Amino acid sequence: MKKYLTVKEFSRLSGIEQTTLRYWDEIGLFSPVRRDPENHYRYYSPEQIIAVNFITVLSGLNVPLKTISAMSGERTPENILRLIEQQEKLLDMEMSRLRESYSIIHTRVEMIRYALKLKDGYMALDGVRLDSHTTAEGAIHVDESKISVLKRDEKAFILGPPNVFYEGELFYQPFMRFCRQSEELRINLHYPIGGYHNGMEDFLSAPGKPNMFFSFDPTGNRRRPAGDYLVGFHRGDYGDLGDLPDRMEAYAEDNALTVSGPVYTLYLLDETCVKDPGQYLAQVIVAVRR
Amino acid sequence: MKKYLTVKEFSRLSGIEQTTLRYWDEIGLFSPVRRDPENHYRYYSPEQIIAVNFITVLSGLNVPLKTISAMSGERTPENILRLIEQQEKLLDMEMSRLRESYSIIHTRVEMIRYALKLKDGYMALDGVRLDSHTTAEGAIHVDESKISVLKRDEKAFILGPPNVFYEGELFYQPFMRFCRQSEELRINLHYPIGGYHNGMEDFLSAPGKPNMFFSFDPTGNRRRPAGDYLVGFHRGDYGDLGDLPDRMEAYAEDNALTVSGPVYTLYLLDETCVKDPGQYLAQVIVAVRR
DNA sequence: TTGCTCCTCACGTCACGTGAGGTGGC
DNA sequence: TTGCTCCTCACGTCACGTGAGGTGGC
Repeated sequence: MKKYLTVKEFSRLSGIEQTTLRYWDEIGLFSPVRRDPENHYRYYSPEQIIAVNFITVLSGLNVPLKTISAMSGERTPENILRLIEQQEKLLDMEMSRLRESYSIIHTRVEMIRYALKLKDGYMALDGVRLDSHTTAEGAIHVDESKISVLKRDEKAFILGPPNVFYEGELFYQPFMRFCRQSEELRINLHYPIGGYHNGMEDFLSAPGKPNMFFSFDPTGNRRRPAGDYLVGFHRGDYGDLGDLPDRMEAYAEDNALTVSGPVYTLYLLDETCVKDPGQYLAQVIVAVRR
Repeated sequence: MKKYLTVKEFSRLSGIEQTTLRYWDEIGLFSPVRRDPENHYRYYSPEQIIAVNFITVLSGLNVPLKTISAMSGERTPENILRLIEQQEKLLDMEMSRLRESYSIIHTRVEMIRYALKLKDGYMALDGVRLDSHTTAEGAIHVDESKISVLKRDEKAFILGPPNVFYEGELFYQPFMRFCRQSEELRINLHYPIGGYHNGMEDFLSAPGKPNMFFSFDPTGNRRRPAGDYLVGFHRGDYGDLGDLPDRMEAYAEDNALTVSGPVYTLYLLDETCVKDPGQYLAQVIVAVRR
């Protein structure tokens, strides 16, 4: 016929840590029904578990304890309803924030995985290499050092405003302006960002000066169409593409390929995953007409 | 031709607070490329925004700064990949936790809304009151004080183990045992919990001693079928249903209704939303055969 | 008496935010 | 010189967690 529970007992019943129960008591959020006036022992009653459950649900929805506490004073169904409805909105925002972070990180994981596959060389069944290394099944060996023609799926992106390179400016001044404008342009900078040249001529004449920047935001309003692309890679610091432009041009010429449309430059590996800038890995792709 | 940015400038570019940048520097997470040896000014380079973006994404996924920091030492694509994949699992758990909290709170909101409607009396188009107050359109006036026959949708729930009331035990001892067992029984105590009587006879003979407890968990393995239910309400502390059992029985008899199946007792308003225990609102429902 | 539980008090944690007080650059 | 920016240092916040040191109950 136990009527009162000690902290330990109530803690076991409710699943709330003793220290948490003491803290809740201290801040006036949730107190035991009785306290021993002599030794200050806390005594809880079993039905208090209802209140505890409610607190943990609200707290689980990230309602600050102060808010829960404040509301306990004016505990009416209407107030509770208002509080919960407010919190539902915040929760919606939190959920979509998490979903977006998820999507961002997923995009990055894909890029890193791809880069790692390249390092070891991998077999692409869905591409063409016109010079060498094509197996009997038609699979081709793809690695960083080679140019290939590979199939790419459609991909959404957002395009920034045209870049202006003032006297002596390199890659970064326009990039900074792009970043600064990102908020008004509703561009999420957390997605992979790359350089966009209007065409192969622009790319060849100034590989480090893209006409615009783009962000691989899956909610973007532009599409890079599915199809065959000439694909090349280069390891080096931002803006340094080495002889990649020349190699790509030579490859196209040697194999009588016509490239058309924009040139996309994207860093698969950047300073977020490798220390040495000389090991950053850029991928350049441009559509080929069959 | 600006090469270096001050804290303020870099803060504006990256959207990260100056105080946060200083903190990141302090804990060794992210430091400016250069510091003035005399006045200790911090100087950032524009391309550092790439690293910042990566930090904010990881941090947005709730990765502790220490973990991000620790990984910067061994910054290889493989490590980053492993970290992200771990975090994706945690994130999945967080998302389903939030979804569940959402569902819990939604259930509660529904109950409170319903209770508030009852307080003012509302028109149910989908029910029967056999004694009075039926409008020409067939709508009936429902409030707390009256017994009605109302349509209810199917609802999922989980049933706890049979209650045992030892010598002199009331409502709470079995309830405590139910709570304590909840973990092994995989019962989520945060959903509304109510009493379940096997039938009307059990309910009439001991309204305060349900045969089992149930939880209105939407993922539950049991169903309360859709159909017509005899519905009554009573205001009072837990376990006190006043004359409601008798009133329900009398109503059924007067109107030649046969009730069958389990009796569900649920508190629409409990100590989480009203202060005075005398104002807790219980709803009792039991299926009627047409 | 022993071992367990309870108490309070103080300090630590995490990722900053907020002044306080002082210096440096245009 | 003025006003702005930069710096460090210290303390506050939130929801606890972790001992430290002491008392109480069976």
